[in-house]
Amino acid sequence: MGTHYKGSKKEMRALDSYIKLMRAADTINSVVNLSLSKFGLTESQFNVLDALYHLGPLSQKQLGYKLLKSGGNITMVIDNLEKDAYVERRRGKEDRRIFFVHLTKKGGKKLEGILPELVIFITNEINRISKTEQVEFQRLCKKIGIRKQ
Amino acid sequence: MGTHYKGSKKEMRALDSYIKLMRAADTINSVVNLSLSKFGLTESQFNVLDALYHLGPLSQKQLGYKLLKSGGNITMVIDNLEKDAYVERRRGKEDRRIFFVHLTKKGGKKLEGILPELVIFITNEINRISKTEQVEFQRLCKKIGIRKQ
DNA sequence: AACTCATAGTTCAATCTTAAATTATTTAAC
DNA sequence: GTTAAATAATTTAAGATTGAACTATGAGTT
Repeated sequence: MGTHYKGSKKEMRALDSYIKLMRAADTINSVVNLSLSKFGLTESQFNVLDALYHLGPLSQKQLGYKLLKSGGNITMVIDNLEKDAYVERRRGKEDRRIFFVHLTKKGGKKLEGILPELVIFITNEINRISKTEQVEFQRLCKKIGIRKQ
Repeated sequence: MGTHYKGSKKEMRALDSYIKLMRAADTINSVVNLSLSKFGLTESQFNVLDALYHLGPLSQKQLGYKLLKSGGNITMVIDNLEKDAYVERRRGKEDRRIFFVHLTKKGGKKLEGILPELVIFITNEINRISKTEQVEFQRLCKKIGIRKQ
């Protein structure tokens, strides 16, 4: 959004905060995406692998909720990960509507090969602000980023 | 990215900042996108109209640079906006490789119908933090969100 | 003028993303 | 037990997004 909108002072300030927030997010995302693409993964694929790695097998429904993505989207991302044998679907035994998505050994190794570099890159970007500043930054982001429902 | 990564304290803090930053951006984006979809525009389409509204006619190259999008993407977004007669392409007279994208009257009116509501929504979200907090928030976001070349 | 190199935009293939319609399965009501 | 409603996942259509290959145009060299 352009910075030339003529509104109240309150609105102008809010818009300015919004633009700077988006620019900060874009900056880090571009670094993350560049790194991931070198490893042949998209951001979505990485997020799925990462969620399974840290949380264990999840249903597609649960994945969609965790990652804030639609059901149709999850279906496709899992399809692509399954093609590469990074994950596999296992049908629920009690409830056969559910597919639990499991990280394969290959998927786990893949993630472990990526995480260290990614953490370094993210740390480099974020560390443009000091430890003390990060405490405050996190507090403010937390106030803005409240999960709806 | 999950919060369970075992790294140094410095890395853990940076990851935490990163996650909270992304969550804040996602929260506001979902509000913005919901509002835009009611008006029948995508975020990309809105961003193009907004840029043209505030900056005047731009070449597709310039639009891509401003919005951090690839050439191929701009071609498609402009195609769709042109179908709806919100913008039009005008070939450069001196340099016939260039297409300047102009906002039509219809496109201008469209944007003017959307902006006020969008500003209110964004202001509502951002105003979860106070005026003083926003000053600090902007300063920190600015440190993180530096435009790469 | 012919050749080369650079630039602006388009096209293509792959993936992402959503919302809406559809299918399969489970649960609840009768 | 059969029917109806709810839920999990898939499919589909439209648009977003990228990088790479391609086309057209312009600029510089000889």
